[in-house]
Amino acid sequence: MRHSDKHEKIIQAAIKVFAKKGFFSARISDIAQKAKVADGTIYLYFNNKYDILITIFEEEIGKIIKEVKERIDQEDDPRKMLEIFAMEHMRMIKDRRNLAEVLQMELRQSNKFMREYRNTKFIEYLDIVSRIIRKGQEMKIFREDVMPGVAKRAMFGALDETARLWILSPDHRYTIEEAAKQISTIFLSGIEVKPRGSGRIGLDNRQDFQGS
Amino acid sequence: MRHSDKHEKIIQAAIKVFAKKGFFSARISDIAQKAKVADGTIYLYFNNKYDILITIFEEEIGKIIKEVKERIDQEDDPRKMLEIFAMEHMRMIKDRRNLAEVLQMELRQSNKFMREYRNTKFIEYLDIVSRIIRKGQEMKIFREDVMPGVAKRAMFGALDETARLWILSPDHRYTIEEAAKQISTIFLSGIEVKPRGSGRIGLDNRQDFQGS
DNA sequence: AATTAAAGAATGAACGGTCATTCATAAATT
DNA sequence: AATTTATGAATGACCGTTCATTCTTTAATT
Repeated sequence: MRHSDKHEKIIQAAIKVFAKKGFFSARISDIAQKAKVADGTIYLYFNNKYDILITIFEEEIGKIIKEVKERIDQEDDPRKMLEIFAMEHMRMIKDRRNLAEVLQMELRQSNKFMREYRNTKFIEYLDIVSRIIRKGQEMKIFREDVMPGVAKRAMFGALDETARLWILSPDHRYTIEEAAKQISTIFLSGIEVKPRGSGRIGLDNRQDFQGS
Repeated sequence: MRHSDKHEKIIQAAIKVFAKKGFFSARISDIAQKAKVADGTIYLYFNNKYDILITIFEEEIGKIIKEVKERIDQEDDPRKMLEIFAMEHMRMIKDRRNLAEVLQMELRQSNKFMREYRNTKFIEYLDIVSRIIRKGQEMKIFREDVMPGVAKRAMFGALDETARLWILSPDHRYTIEEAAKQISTIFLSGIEVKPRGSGRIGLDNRQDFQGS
């Protein structure tokens, strides 16, 4: 019997069950049932329940990073790259909805119950964005004062939250592609070097930055 | 003995415990201990564990909405309003870190185990943003083609994700105020009507701008 | 090629620990 | 002393994990 056969079956079942019930409410027996496998069999392939979740993080995000990177590396223009990132992220969520739900929820939760685990894959994914922004800055296309470390989180957060609520509400006022386009448009014209000095917002900046 | 006394004590204890352990890993006895109350006492004030969480959602978000609205209503310029929203949101997270952690995590998770519960308070909070954007559009300050329903999620997501990661990482490369400023700047110059036709992004823009 | 033995996979009932919740009792308040 | 409020030990459901047993595949022997 092929080893990987059941491994994959269990992972796919777990993604569905976790997506539906959340990690804590999901029972091993649910996963076993969906994978058409005995409860005990799961422990031949995974150490425990957490281990299944971590494996999902590692293996599945890994695949996504690979896909997105390949797609982005075909481009040279940072503006296009950012737009493609937005679109690919949203498409991924649409096509792999269950996985997206698991990642969105448990990624946030995971710090609480898996203290030791540092999700390097997720960091790697975010860094796709900051690298694009730095490239744009080197090319003098994006403003210098944009902090890549902030912008990457902002960009990701904007996409992910929009997608999350899109998944939740049954009546979609917008398509996921429209949302991707809107967000990348806002961000791009938000970080591009302006033709004139219009980048400053005409407001009283009472709040001083403490940072350097 | 004042009724509200213990009610409040339990809520405040629960916020701390939920923040630290997450809803599922938190034990009632933990909350009781922190509130200096017997386990059973909690059930005199709340129906069950979920009920505590829901009460946190309702009461605490309610307070926040009130504060933010009051602060924003002092302004007329939608640009300033958006900037204030960003700053207030971030300040709130800094000042009420435990509450912020609970909201960030459990808000996402909650759909899974509390099927029936619709978080109207959260929707109300988001709508502060869409209302600002609509106002800006009416005043011809913000672009017409920006969808308020998308932009509000994007704005909130950008702020919240940035704040989330700021909470997680101990070494802050940026202050929370810097992040707020960065994000509101990006969004503002992203949605403002451009002084000239520089809103065009050099990509296939099927969606035309209707604004002047 | 048929038979037997050994190894590897899979099973699912049973175990055991963990809490959320209850409730008989006690303390405080009126 | 009646009533309200609080206590915390006891209850019992729940479910992750284990493991004795069965089934399947592979290898060895006749």
